[in-house]
Amino acid sequence: MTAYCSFGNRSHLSLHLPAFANLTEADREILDTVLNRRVRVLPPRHDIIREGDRPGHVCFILDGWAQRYKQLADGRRQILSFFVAGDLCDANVFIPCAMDHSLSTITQVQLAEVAKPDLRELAEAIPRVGEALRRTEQVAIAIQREWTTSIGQRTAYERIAHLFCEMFMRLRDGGATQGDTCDFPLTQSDIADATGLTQVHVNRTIQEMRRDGLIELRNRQLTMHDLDRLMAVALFNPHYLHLDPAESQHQPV
Amino acid sequence: MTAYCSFGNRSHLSLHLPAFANLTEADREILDTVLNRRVRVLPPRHDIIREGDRPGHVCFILDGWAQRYKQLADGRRQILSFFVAGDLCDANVFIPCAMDHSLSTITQVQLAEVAKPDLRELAEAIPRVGEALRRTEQVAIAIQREWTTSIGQRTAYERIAHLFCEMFMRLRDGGATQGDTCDFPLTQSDIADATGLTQVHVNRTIQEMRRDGLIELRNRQLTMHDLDRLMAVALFNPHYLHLDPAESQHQPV
DNA sequence: CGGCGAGTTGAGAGCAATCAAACCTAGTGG
DNA sequence: CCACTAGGTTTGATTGCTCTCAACTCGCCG
Repeated sequence: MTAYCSFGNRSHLSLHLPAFANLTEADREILDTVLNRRVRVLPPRHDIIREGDRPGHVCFILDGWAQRYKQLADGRRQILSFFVAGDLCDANVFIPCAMDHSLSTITQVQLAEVAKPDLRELAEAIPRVGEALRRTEQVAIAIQREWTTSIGQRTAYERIAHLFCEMFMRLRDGGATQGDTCDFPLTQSDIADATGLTQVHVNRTIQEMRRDGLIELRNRQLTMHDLDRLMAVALFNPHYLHLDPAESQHQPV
Repeated sequence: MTAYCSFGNRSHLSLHLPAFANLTEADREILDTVLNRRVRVLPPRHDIIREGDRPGHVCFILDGWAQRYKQLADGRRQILSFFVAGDLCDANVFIPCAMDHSLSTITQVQLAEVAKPDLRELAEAIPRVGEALRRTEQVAIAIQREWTTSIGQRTAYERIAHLFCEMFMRLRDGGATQGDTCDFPLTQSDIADATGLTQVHVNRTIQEMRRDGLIELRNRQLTMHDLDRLMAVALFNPHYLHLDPAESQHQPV
């Protein structure tokens, strides 16, 4: 089920991580080396880490989509976040403790496993790497807060619109969009589990969104016909994603 | 509105922080000194930090209840977490960036403001303090995930029951319970904003919970008549709180 | 006494869930 | 080449949990 391999053509992976934008060439090469040490390819819908595990490594998503989810005792499932290329799953490098949730792939995923001690060393040796890790983690937390807000306060229509906006912005930031289109491999059931809705209601809501001329979603391809209007109806404020690389300087609130 | 003072009778504050349980006496005294450097008392329902701010310090709650919340453009409000004595608000010591949410008091709050550089130094000088900070932060994130799950998957009854369980366990861990009773200063509107329900529905749901003999909530006092049963109906799994001090060793899953 | 915050109650409406079935498409195997 | 299957999407009918709006109670305080 699992393949280990090394990809010569994936040099400068870290170039794709906006968080690492201001590393030197030399630093970037060290980082790439560490990331290439152990690369795996996992099939779709496959567990990466299960609740209760105590993984000794963290995972960088190199390609594909993955998810973090939590299951209640009676089977109800909540997706807590999605991971795409460039994302770090669980940057908790310092505190070893049992996972209180699970990670699994959505599509086929290519990921780099980095031993926690290695990453810790790296973070200490290259301060900018440590900073990048912490920033990545802060963004993940901010996203989690926004999801709580979304599920707690937004309507079904707004929630789904918000999810579309967030994923599109994140993908665009990682250079994974083509114009107003991007890959979007989630099923309507996935969207339902992420937004706290039922699959049937997600279906009807997306149809409505299509009729409103906001988006198109077919064959795992999402097209944003009117991003501005979608952001408006979603009450989407991109601030929480901290995408602006120069954010430390100015702040548009 | 704000009073600065020093409390001689609050020595060994850090004793109350389970996270700091395994510090030496000497370390604890240093920590106490830092925490006592700048102590404020804020009135109820008062902003501590507003969205957009770039605070140069973090806040330790010494006494009282506070909350983290987020407001949508149209005024809808989601409470993201509650803070009680011993909690650290926003342990983001390393990455300076604008707040994407706000903090405010619920009751009168006594808090210690610690300059981020000071805390950073302290964390580097005393490894255990750094570890405690990271652990505290990890718990906060785990709670956030659980809240997302709660709002997304649990019914109104289960959500409120879950909140009661969580706060009771956290308070008990901090030594702030008396038997099966604890202070519980949240109004029904607060509970509504935290659970994504309306105040009216919270009212009816709590009445039902009372009729079921599970809890009593009067005069800001919460009594758990049957904690086990409440945990069961809430599908409450305390694991995510990482309260077990020896958790690093064994794991009951 | 008046006003305010918090809690309670009632009636009605609506958003989203549930249950069930049909459809569609791609992949499989005979 | 075509049934057959499975996963995903769509549709319809119905139910119900939760919201909305509104009024009323109670205790407290200036």
